[in-house]
Amino acid sequence: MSEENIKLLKKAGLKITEPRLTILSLMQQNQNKEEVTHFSAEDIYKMLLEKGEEIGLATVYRVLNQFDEANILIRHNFEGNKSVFELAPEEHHDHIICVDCGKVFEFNDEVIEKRQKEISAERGIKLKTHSLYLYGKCNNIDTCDENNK
Amino acid sequence: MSEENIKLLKKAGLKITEPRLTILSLMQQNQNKEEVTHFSAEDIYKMLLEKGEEIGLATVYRVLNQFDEANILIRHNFEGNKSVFELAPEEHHDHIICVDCGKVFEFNDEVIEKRQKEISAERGIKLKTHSLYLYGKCNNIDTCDENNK
DNA sequence: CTGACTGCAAACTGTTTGCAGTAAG
DNA sequence: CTTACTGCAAACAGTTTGCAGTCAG
Repeated sequence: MSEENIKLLKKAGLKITEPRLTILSLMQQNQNKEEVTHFSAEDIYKMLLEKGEEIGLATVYRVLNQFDEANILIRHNFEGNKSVFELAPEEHHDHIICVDCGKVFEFNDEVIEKRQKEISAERGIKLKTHSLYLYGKCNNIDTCDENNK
Repeated sequence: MSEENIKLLKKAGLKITEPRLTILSLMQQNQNKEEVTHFSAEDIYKMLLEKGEEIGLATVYRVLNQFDEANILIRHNFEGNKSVFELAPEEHHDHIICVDCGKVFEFNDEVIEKRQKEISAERGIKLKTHSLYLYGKCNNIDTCDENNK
């Protein structure tokens, strides 16, 4: 699997370095595992520390920015001040964020996607990207149940 | 009109002070005038300075936060790091932001609103709010024409 | 009067940058 | 070799907070 990551970095014109490979595989690990898949720079930095990796916070930021530009991952600005990142998915999706427990759900809706294009076109705007975040309270039993009564 | 603003503040449990009235009317002035209606704290602070008002930046932030909590205005996190504020509109609307000139367009679409509710309901999530931002290139002749060729 | 409010400066958080050393190609 | 990359510390931007004085109710 590391082979593919090396290809990814090369395609982005980036040298193959340990921090980049480490961060990349770290984000891939939690994929497809019902795990959290959205991380802040700080999150990633801490995970690296726990693994005993010697990677500076500045490097984490630099790598994340490079990955963002190379479309290897996507930057989100949920409510709050900091950016969170997720691996660029095969297919676009939008997000539902639980305001109580912070859990992130994903969805993709054809109807909404279509309307967005129509609305932009009507106004003569060339749609580049969009961000749609729904904020609500989920029914996570552990953390959110009280709030749903 | 100041009468109504006083009512607004009272309803929010806030004392009637000059900074609050000034900031409130400042944001109202540019409304319904094809003018920019989305301001950062810094924007507002500068406009106040230009008017010769003696209001500290910290106060601007405090007032904006109080107004946000009182639903007098709405905070947005467009791309980038800072918050921008607009007066809470009568009817909800979403935004299109031009990535070249920064102009903000507003729209409201029943189809999208409806789908959002359905999607949340399907997942057992109580939808509180949402943010939908479309980013694209507008056809503003002054600043954006080159980019649309 | 009294607590809410204000301005100022200092503190904080998230992020970027300058620099000198290190390593990939 | 040469240039991109890294870690560190310092710098930054946006925002919040502690404090002493002021003002609305």
